[in-house]
Amino acid sequence: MVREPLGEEAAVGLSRMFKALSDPIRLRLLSLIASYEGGEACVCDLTGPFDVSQPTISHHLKVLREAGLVGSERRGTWVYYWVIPQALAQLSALLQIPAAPAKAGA
Amino acid sequence: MVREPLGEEAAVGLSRMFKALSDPIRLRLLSLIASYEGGEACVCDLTGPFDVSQPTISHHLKVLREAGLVGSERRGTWVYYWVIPQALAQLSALLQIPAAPAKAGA
DNA sequence: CTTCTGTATCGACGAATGTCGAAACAGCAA
DNA sequence: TTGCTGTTTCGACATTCGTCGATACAGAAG
Repeated sequence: MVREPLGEEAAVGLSRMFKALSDPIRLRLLSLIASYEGGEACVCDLTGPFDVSQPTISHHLKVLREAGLVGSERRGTWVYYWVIPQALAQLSALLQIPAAPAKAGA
Repeated sequence: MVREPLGEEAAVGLSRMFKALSDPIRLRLLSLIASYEGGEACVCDLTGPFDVSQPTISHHLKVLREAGLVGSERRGTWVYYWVIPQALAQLSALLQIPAAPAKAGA
């Protein structure tokens, strides 16, 4: 982020992940999944805490999944979601700014 | 993010910042500003690298500013923008996930 | 088979977003 | 003053997004 100006392709990919985080419900969904024991949660646990309909939650989970932030698997009747740590780590590292800001010129 | 499920208010505030990062041009703008010497850049330096019009760049800068990710100041003829490190640090910390994921239950 | 529950997809709607050209504003220089 | 350059704001437009109800799909149980 700071060391060099971030190419166009990279920016497109990263912005897709950030876009997945740009909704309050998706942010809370991600946090809810991450905070569950074992790092995964059943969809049935994720619909209760929100004021929106079940299809809407399903839609948000799909957005998170297509952004590569979570994975999912059906086990019998229920579908489980888990966080993909590498994806979050990539974004976290990108936002890490040294205290003394700059280095490279234009 | 992992330790407890992230309240509704907090999620709204954080999602606003992530939304500002959800566009490739804004991501590159931020990176471009951060990578400039002194950590700040003139708008005149920021319009060249992009294929969009200058008003569009101005609009994206406004979005970044209103999200609290950058600050700006007019100095004579030119307007300068700089990154606000605390804002990025907050997001970066939120995305920091321990290697062994979970702890808290539902 | 049928039925029931959990989850995903579909189609539609209003609201928000990214983009542009045109116009307005800010500061400097004649 | 007038003019010039850098930047922002204003309308307008097509596209995308979040949401819903209705429907379809998946698996387990009668």
